[in-house]
This record gives sequence, structure tokens and C-alpha cells, in this order.
Amino acid sequence: MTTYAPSEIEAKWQAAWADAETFKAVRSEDKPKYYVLEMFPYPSGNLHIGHVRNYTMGDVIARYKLATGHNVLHPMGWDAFGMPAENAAMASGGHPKDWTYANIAHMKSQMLPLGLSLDWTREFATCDPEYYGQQQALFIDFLEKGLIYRKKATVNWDPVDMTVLANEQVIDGKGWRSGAEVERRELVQWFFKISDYSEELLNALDGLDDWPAKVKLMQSNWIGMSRGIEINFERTDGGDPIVCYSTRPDTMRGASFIAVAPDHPVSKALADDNPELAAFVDECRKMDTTEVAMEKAEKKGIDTGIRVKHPVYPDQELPVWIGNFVLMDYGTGAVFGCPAHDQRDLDFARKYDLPVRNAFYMPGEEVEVANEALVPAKSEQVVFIDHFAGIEKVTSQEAIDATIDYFEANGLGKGQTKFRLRDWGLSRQRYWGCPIPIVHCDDCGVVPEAKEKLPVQLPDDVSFDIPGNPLDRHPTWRDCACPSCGKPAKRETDTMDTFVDSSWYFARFTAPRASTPTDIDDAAYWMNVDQYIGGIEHAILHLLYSRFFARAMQMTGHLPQGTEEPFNALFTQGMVTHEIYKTTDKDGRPVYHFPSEVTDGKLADGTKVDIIPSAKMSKSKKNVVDPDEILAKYGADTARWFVLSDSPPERDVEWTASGAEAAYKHLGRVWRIAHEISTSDGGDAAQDEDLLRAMHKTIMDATNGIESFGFNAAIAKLYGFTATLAKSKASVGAKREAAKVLAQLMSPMTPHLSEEVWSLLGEEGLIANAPWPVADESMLVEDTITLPVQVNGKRKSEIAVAADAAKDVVESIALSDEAIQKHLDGATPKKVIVVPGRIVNIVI
RNA sequence: GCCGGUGUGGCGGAAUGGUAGACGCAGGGGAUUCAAAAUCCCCCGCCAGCAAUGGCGUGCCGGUUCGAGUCCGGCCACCGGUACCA
Repeated sequence: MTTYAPSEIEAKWQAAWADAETFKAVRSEDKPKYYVLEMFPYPSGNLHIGHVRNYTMGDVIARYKLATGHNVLHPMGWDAFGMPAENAAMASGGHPKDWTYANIAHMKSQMLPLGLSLDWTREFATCDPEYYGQQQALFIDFLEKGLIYRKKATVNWDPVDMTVLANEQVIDGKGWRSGAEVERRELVQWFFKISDYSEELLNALDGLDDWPAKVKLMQSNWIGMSRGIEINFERTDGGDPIVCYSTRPDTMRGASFIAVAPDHPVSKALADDNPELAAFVDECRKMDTTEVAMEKAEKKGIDTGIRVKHPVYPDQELPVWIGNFVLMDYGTGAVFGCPAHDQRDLDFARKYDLPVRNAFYMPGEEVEVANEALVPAKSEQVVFIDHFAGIEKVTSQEAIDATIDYFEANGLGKGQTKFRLRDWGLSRQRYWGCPIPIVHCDDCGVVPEAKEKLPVQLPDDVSFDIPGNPLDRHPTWRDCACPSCGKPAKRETDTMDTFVDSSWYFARFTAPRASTPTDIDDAAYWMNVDQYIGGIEHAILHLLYSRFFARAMQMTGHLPQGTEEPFNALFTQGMVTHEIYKTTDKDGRPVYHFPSEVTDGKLADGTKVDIIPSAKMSKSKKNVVDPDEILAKYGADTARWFVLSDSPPERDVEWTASGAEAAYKHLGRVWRIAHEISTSDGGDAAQDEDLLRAMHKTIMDATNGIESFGFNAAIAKLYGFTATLAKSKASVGAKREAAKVLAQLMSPMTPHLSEEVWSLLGEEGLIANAPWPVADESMLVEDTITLPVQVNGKRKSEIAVAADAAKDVVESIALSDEAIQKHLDGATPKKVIVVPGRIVNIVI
């Protein structure tokens, strides 16, 4: 072999690793353990370049940790339940199960040639009955401990297809298939009591030192702790008082109306015999259930005719409105509106001609609010008008605290800490998910299935020719015996949210074949995940749910102590984006095209496509890249090297094919250099020190780069060192040493090439098992350094000084520099700043 | 709407508050070759200038500092999340 031949090299070394079981995770007490995990993929059918990037990052860490003496656990599996499988079945026949397992087989066949250091003996899919059966056992244990309960909740209902729609299936308030106006419908559903852990999940964020600050901030805002007050408003008609929750009781003087949610008991009661109100409530029900739809919808309301007394100014009466912007889920489902200090309330007040009264002014600006609400930061000082608690000029925050005290002291309300976080609804009215192991018995009610009957398996004989849940209409599947009394009963036909599947898979990987959800010894050894890697799109829900699950599993004895926070370190890699290519069909509907179908902005038949700027790769937009082509052309090492080299790991990367060629050239160059060294001798030993100094500097830089997720920076240093090595005239002995180290430093990114170079240079054994090189500190010390010299903060020259030169020596060298003299032009510097080892700045 | 993030040459990007543009791509020039491919070497932010050099320059406006891509305030654009996409 005289040229770099990745296809030969890669197959050879993958076989060698498999024979040696190099990546099998083994428990032993002589080494520290390291658990590295990348978020497992949804088996959409094709690996895309984003997967390659994600798994390569994890692989770099895993291989590096192996080389630094750890027992590494690096598993892989499949997040295999979910809607796309059912959609595929509806669109083109077939069965979700067949579709899913075929996709897994294909994706695995694409993943294997990447040479990832995965322990494939631990592989599982969440749709394996062995996995979801254990998940059903967890459900039953959680239920017993009071972590799961039932209540009514709203869903998007498609009245034509007679089915529940996911939020993404509702487009502009209409069902994606039927086009029918979507309605909200209440169903009894199962919930995890995650809200019991609101405060704990919030406080524990502080301990997550190796999580990105932005993720902790997003979770913190999501949990959304607020201090407020519940205030009773007495009705003038003697009905039950309306309880409002407010975080801004300091604005009470400006209260001008009460707004209740359309599904508030008051609204419901009135709608029963008031057709106008009923029509409005009905209209509100037509809105889809997402937060964004609620917030962006036009704020509308209707006066109920009910009046309440202002609790502080009893001679004032406030009208009670039903508002489409009030959420029954948050607080008490009723708020008071203070138009002067809330823009939404102000818009509402102007629209319906309600009074606007300031509660406070800014100091020195006694201006009544017109069309822009006065909403200063809570830390700003404001002047209150006629404040009932006797306060005048304080910050809003102080006023809030004082008002809560005043209300409590006068029996007008009670201080409350509330959380934005809602309980997690897990019921889904779909087939392709984990069946909820519950039996409904006429006599015994809601009964969990007996554990020895698990898994409650999905039936295979189902059809998807009509919408709706096939479990519901299956002729026999629902029929069962009540686990409690033994009489005929019916199974629950709802399945679990797929977030449940991904909330504990990391724990299952520690003992994937255990006959219980986890093996406590294995979990104790391998948990926690030392490094978790995944997309920022999971910053809130998946990670929060997993944190909740770790606590719940601990409470039910499925995880040992110390695993409340299951992910010690988190890294959120950027997404791979791509342009979107769109044309329009004869009815004006968009048609998307894969990048492989588009050349120079045109389809094969010459049709020009519209190019939409890069966005997250998604199947529906077809802006995905299939890595098969890259692997066939260049091999895995090139693909791995390129996805890491071109962009910092935490940032999005736009896929371009042009860089792959460059990566391939570089790897060929490294191979050639090693080949040359292995077949030559001689050289000039006087050059050795320069080469070895560069080598030790590179060991340090590349190691730091890997440890800090600066893979692109590490690669830049490796490019530089390769050039140094290529040009070096040093002795073959030194060059051999340098090439071996280069191969090692590259090995986490280009493992196959590195093994080949290692063996070319005469090393026995696998580079994967070789100890990581350590930089010799004494080779890193420099005698002379170059310092930039600025005049008034702009660089004008540079000087060479001894590394340990004193400040005044540096100053005089700088001042006597020819270029600096010219700039000073005889003037005396006002000030000279010398930052040792960094810079000199002369101020004139 | 709300929460979080990002913005630097033709392009991807580098830079503990200290030489802006490392490294790579594209482009230009050269060596080698009968010729090409491959490989190797050099140049490459913008404007002015033959050059030396000077001025400008990190989305926009302002501030802090001897010094700001980096810190602070206010905007703009784009990306992610927004609880049933995964």
C-alpha cells in the first residue's frame, strides 16, 4: 500500500477492536470509571451529519478517557417510540414496529462504519418489550408512592378525524390532515407530580457546576418561582368570593377590573344560562392549547355583569370579565387588571373602555399613563400615590413585600409562593408508545396491572387506515381480568409520552438486561453520567424530566443515593443546519427537496428552487444530509475530522461539502509523513530540540483542547504541528517520536488512521489502549518572548525581551524602540503600562 | 408574546479585558510535469499608496477602561424552547 486507503484501514482496525473487545465496558476497582453518553437518536431512518458530529464528540471524550486510564461506559440505543412511525404507517401502509426496526437496522449499519468506541452489547430500543415492560414497572412503583395521579386536562381535538392532535399537527388552529377547526377537549389523563419537586429542582441547579449557565437559567425560568399573594374579592351579589393571584399587589390602587379564565368555575356557571357568555367561552375553546398561541392571540374579553368590591377601597366596584388570556392552570385562574402598570391590561382597558389609574409615578414625573404602561424594573425607586400601607417612595420590590405584609395583617389575603412549572401529563391517545399498565374495573376502579403480568405488550394486529388510536378499536386487546378481583375488566388504551422513555434510559444502560428496571450495584458503580452530550433543544423538557425521574427512581429504590442529579457534566452541542430547497406545486402548496436533488439551485429537470436560509435539519423540510456518500468517498476518519474541525462544538454548524476534501488531504498527508519516516533514516540531530519542543507544546494544547471541548482549536494546533513535522530536518528518531505522538493526539478524532500510523511506526498493540502522552514542562519554557507595544491603545511595534525581564527593563526597551520613538516624536509619555508577558501600552 | 442564545474577511471560524482575523475553505501567483492530476512553496480584511506607510474595521447606537470582539445600557436581525415533534 503506497497511498492512504481509508476503506482498507478502517475495516481492518474495526475488526481488531471487535476482536479485542476494546470498548466493552468492564467494572473493576483498580481504575476510575467514566460514563460518557450522547443523547440517543430517534430512528428516523437515516443517520444525518448531525448525528455524526454528536457521536464523534462523545467518542473523542470516550477514547481520551480510555487512554487516560478509565473504565469507560459508552453505550448506544434508540429512542424508538413516537408519532413519525404512526404517520409513516398511515401514509404508506405497513406497521410502525416494522418501520421502526427497519430504520434502526439501517441506521446502525450507517453508524458502525464510523468506528465509534461504543459498547454495542448494551444496545436497546425503547420499543423493545424488555425495556418498556420495566418502564411499566416504574410506573406502578411511582403510582404507589403517590408520584402519579389522574386529572382532567385539555387536548387538541380534531372533530373530523375524531382524534387528538399534537401541537405540531395543529396549523393555524386547524387539523393538519382534515383542515377542520381544532377544538379543545377535556380528557381524564395521568400526571407525574413533578410540581412536588419544583423547589428542589430549582435549588439543585446551583450544584450543577459543569452544566452550561444558559441551561440552568432556562430551567430556572421555566420552573419560575414567584412570590405573590392570593386576594379575596367579595362579590356584590353575595356569591363566593373570587380569588385572584398576583405577583404585583403593590399596584392594587390601579386595579380596574378582574379577569377570569374561560374555564374558571365562575365562567362555566354563567355560561350555563347566558348564551352570549356561552358563545364567548366556546370561542375561547377553539384556540389551540399552546402557550405561544395563547400569548399572541388578540386579547379579548366579555363583561359577566358581576361586580366585586375593591378590598382596600370598598366603595370602588370592579367589573368581572372573562378574558381569553387568563390561564386556569396558573395561580387561581383569576387576576386583577392594573392597566397603568401592565401593557396587556392597558391594551385590554383601552379596547373595552375601562378606567386607567396610576398606582405610582416615577420620581419627578407625575404623568398619567396614556398608551404605554409604566413598568419600571422592580429595583427602581417609584413614588406611590395614596398608598394604603402608608408607603410612599420605595422600590417596587419593597412595596410588594410591604403590601403582602399589610394584606396578611388585615386579613385581606395571604402570601403565596407559586411555581410556573406544571405537572407533567403523560397520557397519549396513540398506539406507538409504552402502554400505561392500568386496568379499569367496574368494581375495583382504576387498578395497576400485576407486575408479574408485565410487560403489557402492544398488539401487532392493528391497522392505521383510519385516524384515532388503534388500541381503542382493537376487538380483544382491551379485555383482561381485573388484577384485584379477577372479574372481566378493560385495559387503559392510552400510552405514555415518549419523554418518559428518554427519562431513564441512561440508568438502564448500566444494566440493560436486568430483570428489574435497574441493577442497584451496577447503577452504584456506573452512575452518574460523567459527561452528557446533546442538543440545546433539550435544555428544558428532557433534562428537567430526567432530573425528576432520577429523584423518583431513587425514592422507589431503583437508583442509589447520590444520583439525584444524574448528569454530572452537560455539554450542549450546536445543531447542524442546512439551507432548505422549496418549490411550489400547482395548488400553491410548498414542496421540499433533498440537498442531493439540487445542483446549482436547480432540480434535475431545470426547475429553479427557492433557497430558504439555513435552519435546523428536519425530515419534513428535507434539509438533511446523508453521510453515506461522504463515508464511501473519504472514509470515517475524514468525516469525523471534518465535523469537529470546522466549527466550535457548542455552536450550530452549517453543513458544506467543500471542507471534507481538505480534511481528506490532511489525513493523507499524515499517512505519507508516517510512511516516509518508517522507510528512511539519518537526519540532523541538531534539529531535534526544536521539533520536540513543538511536540510538547502540541501535547499541551491538544490535551487542553479536548478537555475543554475545544475540538476545533485542538485540531488547528494539530494542523500546525503536522506542518512543523513535515518541514523538520530532525533525526528520524525524533521524527518517529513526533509522528507517534501526533497519531496519539489525533486518535480520538481519527482512530483508524492513528492505529495505522502506530503500527507503521513499529508499535505493538493498539493505540486505543496506549497511555495518553504527557507534556514535559521543561520543554515548554521559553527564554525570550515577543511583546506588542501600543501607543494610546493601538499597536505600533513589537519588542523581544527576556521572559523574566523586570517591568522597568521592558519599559525602557519599549521606549527606545525605533518605531515607538518615531510615534512619540519627542513627547514625554504621560503613563506607561507594562503587563508582564502580555503587552506594553504608552499613553501620550 | 415570553425565556435563552448568536452576530468577526468572499466563506467556516480564532482570540484568560492586552498584537483582531490563528487554523481551514475559496481565490491569486510560483515550483514540479511533455502535459495534467497529485504534491510542495508564497500571497490573501477594506480604502489610499509604486512602496515605506497611513486611515478604517468584530450587527447598530451609546458608555466604562491606559486598552473593548470580550464588560455595561439601549436597539436590530437570526436561531432554539414555549409543556402532545423528538
